[in-house]
Amino acid sequence: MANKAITSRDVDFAKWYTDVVEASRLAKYSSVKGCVILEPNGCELWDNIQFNLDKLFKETGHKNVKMPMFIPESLLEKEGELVKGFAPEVAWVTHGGSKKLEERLCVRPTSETLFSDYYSSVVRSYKDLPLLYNQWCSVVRWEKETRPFLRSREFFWQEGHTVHATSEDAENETRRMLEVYKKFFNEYLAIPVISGRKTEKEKFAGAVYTLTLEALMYNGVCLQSATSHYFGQKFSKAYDIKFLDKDNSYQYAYQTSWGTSNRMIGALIMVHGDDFGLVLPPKIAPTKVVIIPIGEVSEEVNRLKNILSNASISFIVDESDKTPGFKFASSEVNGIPIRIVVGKKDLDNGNITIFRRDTRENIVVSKDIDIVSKLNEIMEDIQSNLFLKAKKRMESMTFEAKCLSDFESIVNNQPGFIKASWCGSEECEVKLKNLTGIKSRCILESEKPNDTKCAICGSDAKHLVVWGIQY
RNA sequence: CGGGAAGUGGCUCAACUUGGUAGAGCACUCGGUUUGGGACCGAGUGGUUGCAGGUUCAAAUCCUGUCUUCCCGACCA
Repeated sequence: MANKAITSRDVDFAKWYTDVVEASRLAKYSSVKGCVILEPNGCELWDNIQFNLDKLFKETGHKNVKMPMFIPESLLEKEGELVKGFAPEVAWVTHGGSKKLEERLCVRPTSETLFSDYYSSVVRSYKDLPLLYNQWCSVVRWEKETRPFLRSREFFWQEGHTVHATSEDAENETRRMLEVYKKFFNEYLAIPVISGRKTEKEKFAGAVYTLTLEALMYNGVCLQSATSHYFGQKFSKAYDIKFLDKDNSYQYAYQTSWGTSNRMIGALIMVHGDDFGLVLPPKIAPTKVVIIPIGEVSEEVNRLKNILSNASISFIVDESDKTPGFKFASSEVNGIPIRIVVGKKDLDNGNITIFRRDTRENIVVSKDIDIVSKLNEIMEDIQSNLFLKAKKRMESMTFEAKCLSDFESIVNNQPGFIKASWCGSEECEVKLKNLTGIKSRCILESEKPNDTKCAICGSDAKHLVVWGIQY
């Protein structure tokens, strides 16, 4: 179960990452290239993420649906830009049983086409709108290079798809859902993010514009963490989603889509994890507390079990025949926020020991204190501590570039978020990427350029852009 | 898809250069002793060496092909 050798994250970050994935038993490579098996630890974590994020969707009036996993080729092709964007990485089904299909089916890489086709058949009147639907599913993209949780051929995600009567409503939805994601990242995953708009080059194929959340990993590499797209009428015109408006005229509807994936698990690992393994924020950890008994202490363990059960704090008791040291290490590699050690040594003094995973501190307390409020207090502290630590690091890794050589020296020294003014031309993006590997992350809409000139070409600046190296 | 590295019990590796019928540590099982930071002693289980083909009396070892994984690029959530 537990693994002694997790590579230090400062020695080899990529190796550390895969070591943590394996040692914490989140996922295991399967016999299908690019597809991992979510083991119980990983599945519980994903279920818990899903449960909490879904609650936020419900609170904002969304309903869940399940679409088919196959898309007929002709349906996929109706919207040209989307096809162009996804065609190279689509998996095709050509046979049903031994029979060759008359029209091949693509395994969904994303479901705009299916939703749009469906919407065209159900939207009749402005009174039907808006339709605010979401689905939790897996999608397939035939990636060439794969890494657990960050890039796999099949991945789990959610995709919201909405239809609105006016552009204003749809644009509000696009922004609103980005805020929902932001709340989830900040308050549940304890991951700080920057938000902004994707450049034309980086936006979703088929979108009018794409809003994005970008998170910064421990090693300074950026991770696109959630996106929210405004489609205008692009899909409604391609898929004929029309409704009869108040004035008895036909109008094409306005649409959005928004999504985030099991990449969030990768982000949790790379933002909070350390050389001892995973570190999970209490709000998202499936198991909040592990109780480790040492010696014959079943009376006290039973007492604690009752207290935690009554308080609905999810916990496990490690009653395996391993040594205490082994249990300590394995509870840490799994990222369990709190551990309670119950042993004779403490009990003789009327105490138990509480250990918090984030700071790795042992806190000896009397067993007679109000244990539930103590645990809740510590969990809240861990939650905010993780966020603040990550935020501080993000701030310390946010740099400014005024010219091309600034970019180069930043990336060679310590990569991170790089703020720089940009003229708005795609040539500059391409040039920067070819020279340094840096890509635009997002345009900061609320901030003015930090320089009047584009840091890449020197002509007049239009936007302040965050740049970085991405996963 | 280009460039590099590697595939030998569950894991890490040895044997390969010089072909002769696979070995260690960890893990696992059983018994015992232990228990406050990844325990100890003893006895066991487990491999047609990624797969396919070729050379040979004989292949983990040599040759060809193929698949997979990892790293670096290109592409992407």
